[in-house]
Amino acid sequence: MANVTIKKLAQELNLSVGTVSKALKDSHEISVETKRKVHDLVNKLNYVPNPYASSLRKRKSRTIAVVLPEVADSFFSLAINGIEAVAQEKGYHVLIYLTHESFSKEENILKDFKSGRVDGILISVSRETTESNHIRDVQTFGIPIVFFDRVCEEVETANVTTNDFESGYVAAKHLVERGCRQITYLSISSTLSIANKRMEGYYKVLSDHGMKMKENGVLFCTNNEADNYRSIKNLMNNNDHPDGLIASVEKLTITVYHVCKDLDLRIPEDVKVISFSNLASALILNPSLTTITQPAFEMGEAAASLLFKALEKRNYVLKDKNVVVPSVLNVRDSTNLTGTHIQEPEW
Amino acid sequence: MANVTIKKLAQELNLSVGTVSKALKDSHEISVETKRKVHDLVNKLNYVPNPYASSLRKRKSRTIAVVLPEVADSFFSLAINGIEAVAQEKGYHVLIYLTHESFSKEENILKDFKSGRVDGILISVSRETTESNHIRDVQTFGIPIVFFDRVCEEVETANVTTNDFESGYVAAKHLVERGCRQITYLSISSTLSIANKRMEGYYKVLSDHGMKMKENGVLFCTNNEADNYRSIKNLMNNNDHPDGLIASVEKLTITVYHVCKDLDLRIPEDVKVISFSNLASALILNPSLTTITQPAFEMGEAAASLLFKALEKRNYVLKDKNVVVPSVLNVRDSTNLTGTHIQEPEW
DNA sequence: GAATTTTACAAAACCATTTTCGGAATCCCT
DNA sequence: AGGGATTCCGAAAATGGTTTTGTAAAATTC
Repeated sequence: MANVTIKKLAQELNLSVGTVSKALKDSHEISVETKRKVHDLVNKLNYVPNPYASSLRKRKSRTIAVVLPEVADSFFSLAINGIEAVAQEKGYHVLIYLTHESFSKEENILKDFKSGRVDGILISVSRETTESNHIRDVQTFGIPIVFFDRVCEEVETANVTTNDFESGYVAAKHLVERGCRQITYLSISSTLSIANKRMEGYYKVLSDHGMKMKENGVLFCTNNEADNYRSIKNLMNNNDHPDGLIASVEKLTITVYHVCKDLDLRIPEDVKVISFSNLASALILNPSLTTITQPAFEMGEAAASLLFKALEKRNYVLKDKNVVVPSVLNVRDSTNLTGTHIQEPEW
Repeated sequence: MANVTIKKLAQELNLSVGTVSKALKDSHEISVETKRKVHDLVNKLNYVPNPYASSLRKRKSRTIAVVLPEVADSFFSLAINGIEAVAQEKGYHVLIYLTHESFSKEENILKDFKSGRVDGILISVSRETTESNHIRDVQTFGIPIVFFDRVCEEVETANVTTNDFESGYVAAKHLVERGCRQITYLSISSTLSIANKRMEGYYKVLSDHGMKMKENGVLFCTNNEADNYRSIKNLMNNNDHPDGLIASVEKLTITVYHVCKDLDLRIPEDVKVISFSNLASALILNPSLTTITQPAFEMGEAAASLLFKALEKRNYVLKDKNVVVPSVLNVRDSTNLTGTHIQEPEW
């Protein structure tokens, strides 16, 4: 199939390329008659404009980048749906990049954006990201950036998060109310703001209730499942094990369930479990899982919407835009008071 | 931050733009001394070449498109990981598009690819897709296409699938061996090859065992959860309900569990359930779920690898490349013989 | 030492589109 | 009728690279 360009259209119609270009954009300086002829030929020859020529000339790519740690998590899956929905509606294209929780990969990916490949960036930083030069660097190129979920506070721009502190507080408080006296918070990172804010909420509950922080009050996990299994098993394989666990991220929940099964620990009788999770299957787990559910789709939508505002209105200031979409607590069997299984009509 | 272009580098160094361009590509006709000076300045000025200028001239975008129904499913989440891993290694960029199971959206998305925006396409067609003109159309533009999972057999190109027929056979056979005599296959589509092949496998088991096909041997579901809940409930709310269910897709499993809970049907005592699923949480469901697990990551990898072969070796023929990555049966409690719960050391 | 090749770079064409500028023809107004 | 505005379009520059062609000087060959 031969490439049909504006030039070919122009030759065929005995018009100049400029005229055809303007006709395609419905410019007022082109007669309706000419526009009609152009459009007829466009349909006949199946002409589709070359986006890269346009991008080059206009210095706009109508493309955004989404940078994620990975899509294994159901949170990011849902967020992608939200982002893509907005982008498709706005006629934008979405480039996706995965850092696999690696800082150097994140650096390399961001570096490329200085090229003008994308008009804007949505990013949820990697677990390893502790400094932000690579991000501020592309920012100086005038490319708007919106953080979602995992933000980087040193960078002055819009953040879309959920109420992490309050959620951590609610999670811990719920466990306390269900009788837990020795709670361990399973963190995924000592640097990620999201993990720390949730942890702060947990700390607040401890101090509010005059519970002193035990040495195993926080367990830092890694991105390696086998390692996490070992450390959680080590935590629980003890007569003095915690009676409440807060999984700060979905993945850890599955490991927790495995450990409990292997150690013959009953949930919720021996240990109550609450998880930050978007698992659709939380309700049909064994036992059903109490969750703090993040509004993943909405956060993706909100982040994309903010970004597009910055792209469409010049001089739109992202800096002080901070959208907080609240998470919700779903109480289920994994934190039930021993012996009293509720049957909620959740469906 | 001012845009630094090749022209700026050239001026600074008193060289021509062509020379700088060649120096950047390590051309043999440029002296080592000049190359060094160019690279020094590149680092100093933080120069990143404009990809669109390059794409325009070279007629290559180093970008591929991934077209998916949605990423709600854990299958597609894992597949994206596989695809992105290969693409990142090859230095390609990945545009992601969601059809949301809509044929017209799929058409619109595909149409844009005639523009040269992408060098190649990975696609898993929507549930509504019954004809393939829109796909063959972009194929005539010389853009290589690889189908994965949900293929379109009328289009002559590479397919990466799992052994759907055999898996359907294995699933049904497993239920028969566990004593099921009245099995219903929950389909997601009457046109999707993947759903039909699995169904064929199921049919084969029926005929092999001299079981005649009941009228409710197959239940066609939709993309609407509430509808599916009603129709599955209707199926099961009957003394003569099936004693075995095959969920052809992950999503339906959760609905099935809900229905059974609401109807007070016990799994596996009253009905055994097997699902095509990649849920990491299958093992900790209530009861744990017997699955046919598709090699999602590997399929994504394989599809991307095939596509890159076609992109890198010209005249590489995709047409007769058919990669079949086998699924595996994971037997768990949801299909257990009544009363004998196994404890598998799966971890 | 003349002819030839090689080296190392410059100049210019090219990719497909957008946009500015200008100009001829037509229309409007008095 | 003449001056100005409007309509409709062409020519050309510009976007930022890549690639082809051209060309001096240096190196090599005979």
